[in-house]
Amino acid sequence: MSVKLEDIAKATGFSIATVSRVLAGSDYPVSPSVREKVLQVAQSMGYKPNIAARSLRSSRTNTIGIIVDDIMSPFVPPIVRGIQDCLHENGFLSLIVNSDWDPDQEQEAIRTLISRPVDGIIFVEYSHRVRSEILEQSNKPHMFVHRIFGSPIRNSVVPDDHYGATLAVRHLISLGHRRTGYINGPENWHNSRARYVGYKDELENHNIQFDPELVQPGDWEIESGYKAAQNLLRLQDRPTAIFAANDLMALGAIYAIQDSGLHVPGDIAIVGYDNRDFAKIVRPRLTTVVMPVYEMGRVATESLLAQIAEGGGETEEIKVRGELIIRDTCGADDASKAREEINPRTAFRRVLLNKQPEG
Amino acid sequence: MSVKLEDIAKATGFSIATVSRVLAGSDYPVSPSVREKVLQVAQSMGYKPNIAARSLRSSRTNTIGIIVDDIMSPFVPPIVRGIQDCLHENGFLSLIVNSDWDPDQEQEAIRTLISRPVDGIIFVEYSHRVRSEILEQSNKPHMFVHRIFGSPIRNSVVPDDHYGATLAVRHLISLGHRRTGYINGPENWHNSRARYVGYKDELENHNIQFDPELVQPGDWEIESGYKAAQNLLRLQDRPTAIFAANDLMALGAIYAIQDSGLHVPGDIAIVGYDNRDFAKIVRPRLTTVVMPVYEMGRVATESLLAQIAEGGGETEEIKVRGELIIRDTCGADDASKAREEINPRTAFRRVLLNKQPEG
DNA sequence: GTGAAAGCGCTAACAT
DNA sequence: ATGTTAGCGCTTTCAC
Repeated sequence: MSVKLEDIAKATGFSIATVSRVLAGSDYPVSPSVREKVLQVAQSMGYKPNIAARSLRSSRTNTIGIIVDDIMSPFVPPIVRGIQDCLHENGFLSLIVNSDWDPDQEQEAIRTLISRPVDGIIFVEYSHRVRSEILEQSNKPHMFVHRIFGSPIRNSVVPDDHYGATLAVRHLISLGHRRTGYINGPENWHNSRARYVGYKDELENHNIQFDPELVQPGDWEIESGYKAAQNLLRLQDRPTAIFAANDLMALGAIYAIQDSGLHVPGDIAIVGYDNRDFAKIVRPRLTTVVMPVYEMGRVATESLLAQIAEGGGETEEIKVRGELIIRDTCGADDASKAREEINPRTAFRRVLLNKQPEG
Repeated sequence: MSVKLEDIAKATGFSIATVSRVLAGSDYPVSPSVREKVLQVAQSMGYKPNIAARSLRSSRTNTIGIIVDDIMSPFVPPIVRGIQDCLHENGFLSLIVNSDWDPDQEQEAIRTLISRPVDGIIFVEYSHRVRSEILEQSNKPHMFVHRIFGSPIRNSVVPDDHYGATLAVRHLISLGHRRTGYINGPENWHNSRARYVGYKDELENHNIQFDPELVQPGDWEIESGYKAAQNLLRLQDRPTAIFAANDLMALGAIYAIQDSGLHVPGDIAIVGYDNRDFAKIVRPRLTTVVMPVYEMGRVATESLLAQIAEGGGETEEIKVRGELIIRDTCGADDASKAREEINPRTAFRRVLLNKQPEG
C-alpha cells in the first residue's frame, strides 16, 4: 500500500541504502545526479517515511512532548503556538499532555513521553517544585517555559516581569502621576515579585518616594482587584493612578473606581499586565504590558532543538520582554494610541468570511 | 537502559511471546498465574512499551492526530481538551498540527499524519470545502468537530445551534419581550443559519409575528454588533430585546445601546451566544448560550476511538446541545441567576495560590 | 497454554 | 560513492 524505500530503490535501480541516505537527509556523500533522481522518483511516488521504523532504528522521532497544566489556561495556547510554529519550521511534531496541576499526572506524563516517542520535552507553566528523577536520569533535553515558583534554573524561559513593570510605571510617571498604587499578585509567584520590584525600582529611578500604603495584595482574580482598589480609594491621600499586576485585577479595580462614582482614566489612570484577550474589548480599553507568550514558546523551542541537534548542552535562564500597549485606561492622548496592534493572524478569519458556502 | 520485553522474559522465566501477550493486552489465552506474575514484574521494573517498535509491527500507534486551524482560536483549546481527556482515559496521545486556515497546509498536515504515526485524525473547526483525496484513500478513521461550511456530512460533531437559539429567544419571551431583534453572523456559516432559523421558529412557536426589519447582518466582530444595534435603535418601533448570534456582537450591541444613552438590561435586554471567557467579566455580565465545545471534543473522540477499535464504521452527524446561562444583560431576577456555573477546573489554580515558594 | 522465530521499514556499520 | 546486511523492540503465525 504505502510506498517504502525498497520501492524507490527498485524504481531507480539504486540500493536501498543510497535511497535512505538521500531521503533521510544524511550528510553522507551521494553524487548529485543520483540524489536528484532519487528525490524526483520519491516525490512522484509520494514517498513518506515510516516514522515508527525510522525512530525504532535511530531513536530519533522528530517529535517533542509538551506538558501543560491545562491547554485551556489563558497563556497556554499562545505559548504552544509559538512552540509549534518553531517545530513546524524544523520538521518536528508535538505531542501534548495535560497534567491538571497534579504532580502525579505530571510524572506519569513524563514517563509516557520518555518511553520513546519524543526527542525532548517542553514544560509549559511549570509549577512543581519536585524535580523529576525520571526526567533527569532519562537525560532527554527539556525546557521550562514560564516557570512559576522556585529560583532561576537552567533551561528555562520566563517573561521579563521586572522590565515590564518598569515600562508601565514609567509611562504613568511620564503622564504626570506621582502617586501610583500597586496591586500585587500572590507573593509566592515569580511574576508578582518581579513586577513589584520593577514598580519600586522605577519609582526610585524617578526619585519618587515609595509609599508602602500604596501597595495592596491581590490573588490574580478580579474580585481581589476590586477590593484592593477600594482600599486604595479609602486612603486620605489617594493615588491618581494604579498599576495592577494583571489585567483581571486591573479590571476589578476599574469597576471599583466606577462604583465609587469616579472615572477611568479621568480621575484615576489604570495600567494592567498580560494583555489578555479581553483587554481590548472591555470599556474603557485597557492599557497593559504584553506578556510575550508566543515569543517565549519560540525561544524555548529554538533552544531545545539546538540541544537536540548538538546532543546536550544547557542554557541559562532566558528572559523575554514584552512591550507596553497604550489604550484608554491610562489617559494618554490618541496620538500614541495609534499603534494599536494589528494581528496578522486575525486576517485569516477575514478570508473565511468571504468564502462561498458549499451549496 | 530502558527495560524491554526481553528483560521481563528473563526475569520471569517465561518467553518473550508470553510476556508480550500479557502486556499488550492481547485477548490470547494466558493462564492467570502467569499473567499475574508478568504484570507484577513489569510493574516493578517500570516497563513502558516502545511505541515505535509496537507500531512498526502492528501499525497501531495509540496516537491520534488533531488538525486545527489555529490552537489560539477561542473555541479550539476547550475542544482540544475534551479530545485529550477522552484520549487520556483510553491510553492515547495526540499530535496537534496547525493549518492556519490554509488548504495547502492542511493537506500537508494530513499527509504528515497519515504517513504512519496516527491511528485516526480529528479536524477541529473544519472550514475547507475540498474533500481531501489523500485522506479518503488512506481510509484512516477521522472526525470533524465544528464543521463551519457545507452540508451535513458523516463523522462530524456540531453544536445544536438551532436548539440554542431557541433557548435564548424563549427566555426573552418568558421575560415578556414581544419585539426581539436578531443580529446574525455571516450567511455562509452554518452557525449563523441555524441560529437564525431557531430564532424564527421560536417566535412562531409563541405566535409572534416575524418582522424582517428586526434582523440585522453582522460578521461576528464587535463593530458589526455595534452598527447592527444602532440600526435597530433607529427603528420607529424599536425592539425591547436583542439576541446576537455571538457574544462579541452582543457586546458591541451593548456599547451602542449605552452610547445612545439607554441602559442594558433596563431599556433593552441582550442575549449573546458562545459563552466566551469575557462574558462573565464584562459589565453588565452577559447572558448567553453555551457553545458546548468541551463536550463536542469528547463526543467526537469517543466516536473516533470506537471506529478505530471496530475498524471502520461511520457516524451520522452528531449535534451537541449547550445550555443558557443567565447573567445580567437579560434582566431576569437574581433567583434564576444563582446557578452561575462553578468551574471545577479553576479550583486547581486556587491550590497553586496556597503553595509555598521553593525558597 | 506456551515458545520459537519471522519480519514490520528503516539506518548505520561495514564492505567494496 | 555505492551496496550489503544486521538489527532496533515488538507482535503474531506457527509449531508444540
